[in-house]
Amino acid sequence: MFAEKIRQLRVDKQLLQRQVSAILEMDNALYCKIERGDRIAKREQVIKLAELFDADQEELLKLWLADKVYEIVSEVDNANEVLNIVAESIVEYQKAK
Amino acid sequence: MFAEKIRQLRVDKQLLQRQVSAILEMDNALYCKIERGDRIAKREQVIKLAELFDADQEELLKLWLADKVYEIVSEVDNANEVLNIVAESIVEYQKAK
DNA sequence: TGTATTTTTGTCTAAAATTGTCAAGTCAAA
DNA sequence: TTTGACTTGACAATTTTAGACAAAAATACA
Repeated sequence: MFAEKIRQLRVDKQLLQRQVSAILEMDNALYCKIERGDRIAKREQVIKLAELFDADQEELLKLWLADKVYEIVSEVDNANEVLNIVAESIVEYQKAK
Repeated sequence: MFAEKIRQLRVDKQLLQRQVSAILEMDNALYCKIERGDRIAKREQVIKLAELFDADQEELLKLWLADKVYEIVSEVDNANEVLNIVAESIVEYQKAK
């Protein structure tokens, strides 16, 4: 999700991985892995990428978080139930405010 | 979520933390932290707890996973959108099967 | 009250997980 | 076949976490 998105953004901007990683001051190979979903970017890096690509930061962060959540729930077959529990507990929390 | 649940189960069984941690072969203090939500249990420990308390293993694992997901999405205010993204990507995946 | 027991907290270390680096690899285009 | 972009795997560095221990706080209860 996040991975495909940043690749798409990069290609749209006609930038090379080398250029992106230079700007973000990270190793070429590391950026490559992030773009392929082998590695998870740090929050800070996500923000920098959004800036660099003139993309919606919120949107990109959502994809990034979605990846992390997916990693947790994908191991189970009733993933949706887990998501529902979380959704409800968020509602609870907001009520409490 | 998970924390309150295991506390409730333990109290219902009229067991002391000391007794539970002895059976699970873990430090007293560590179990205390898990029961208070300061620490996250390992999957294996969740399973043992379910057995010890005669509780539904699946159900307990769901709560445990829900906690982990909650930790990730709670940092953002549009958490539900993130959950929706994940839910959809799970649907996608199941289609692909 | 005072004493015993249970629970909680803080801190430290070892282990595990993650991140980043480097060198060598593939592949496509020129 | 050389060049540049991308990819991969193995390793080192760093960060995070689990668990151990001691001591404090809370609770029970004679």
